[in-house]
Amino acid sequence: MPAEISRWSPAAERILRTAAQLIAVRGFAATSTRDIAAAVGVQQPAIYKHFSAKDDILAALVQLGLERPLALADELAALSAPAAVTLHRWLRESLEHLRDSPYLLISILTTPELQRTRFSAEVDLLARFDRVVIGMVEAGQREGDLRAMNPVSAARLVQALFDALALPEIAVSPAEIVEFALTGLLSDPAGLPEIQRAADALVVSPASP
Amino acid sequence: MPAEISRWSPAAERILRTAAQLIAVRGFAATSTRDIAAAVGVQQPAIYKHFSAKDDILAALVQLGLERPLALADELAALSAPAAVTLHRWLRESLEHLRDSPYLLISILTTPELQRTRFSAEVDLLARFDRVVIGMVEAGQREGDLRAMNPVSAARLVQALFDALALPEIAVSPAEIVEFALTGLLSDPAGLPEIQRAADALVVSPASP
DNA sequence: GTCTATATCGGGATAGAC
DNA sequence: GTCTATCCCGATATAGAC
Repeated sequence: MPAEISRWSPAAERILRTAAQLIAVRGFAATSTRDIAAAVGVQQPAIYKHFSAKDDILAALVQLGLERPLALADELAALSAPAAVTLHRWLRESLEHLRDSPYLLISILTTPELQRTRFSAEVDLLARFDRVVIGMVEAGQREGDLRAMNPVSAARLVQALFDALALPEIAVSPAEIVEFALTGLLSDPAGLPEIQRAADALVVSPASP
Repeated sequence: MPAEISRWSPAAERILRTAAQLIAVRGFAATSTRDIAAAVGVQQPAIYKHFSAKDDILAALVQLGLERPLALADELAALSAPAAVTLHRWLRESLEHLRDSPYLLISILTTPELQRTRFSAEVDLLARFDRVVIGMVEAGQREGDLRAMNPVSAARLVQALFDALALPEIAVSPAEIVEFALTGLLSDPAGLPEIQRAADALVVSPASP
């Protein structure tokens, strides 16, 4: 399942980028379709030629944010590298994906509006995301590289760190987040440099343009 | 500045508790005053006898969430214990405060709606909260207990971990969060048990009923 | 595919009786 | 201090011309 940016027309993409910026600051409910249209430079009904409902914009943003990390997890799992190494690489690339996507911020992926039934498909994606992290932590613990702790708690803590990327200024870099996360997870934090080298050496398909 | 729950009438307190539950799940904008009133068991205008605007409810919740941690930070600063010890105690009690307050969840304290100018006083409280964490990290680094890293990044990472307390199920305990945070911050994670004992031994005024 | 005009609805807030 | 009734506004979404 590729599912990349190119599936959107240039006009739809401009709407998505603009909407994401506004939503990240004000929240989804507080961002009106008029706000989005004004920021794009069109009248409000023009939005509806590209998205048949405001909710569809949020759904598209969540999908754009999660599909790359989920696909990357599948790819990394096939490499059968140590789980701690896989986790390191996956974290770094997932964080970079969110940082570099001008229309994506973690706050959008975790906004409470997603609880509504309209967004059950997107909640499913978030659940898959959760399982990916839990699975990597469990594997790393079995292999002995990650210290013993509740793997569900560990996965929650790692995911919570994604929020450090958030607005206003993106002060925390992906590298800092990965370092902090793995320092908290590893049985022997002194082994981090070696794990990082191995993670950087893994070969996966490149991120989309 | 005590500023405790008792400043609210029982009816107002029921509104706050109910509103917080709904807001935590659906978000502030998606929670109507009718929703809150229905959950409380009254008609919608009855809310306005206790709060003159819906925004006042959110402001009250933010204040209830932050005042205890801010007051505790002042108290701990006066003890002149090592900063790593102070940070440990402050983190644990602040997390427990949020966990135990039935109407408080970190997602409410970080909702994007707070960006509106109406909530500048509450944003100021959040900024003080931020400075408290940064200050403790910087002091701990000067004293050598915390490892060298950008203190602003470190503070962001620690605050991001607060989100691990969030809904749906509160799977991550304050103790787990504190352990993870300090493991990531300490120069020598092996010293954590000793710091924890010292933190537990600090004497501060008890949390409110 | 963008415009103007507009239908429709839900939500915040107020008035005034009890 | 809670009720019913209501005002008013802003927001989503649609209709139809260009």
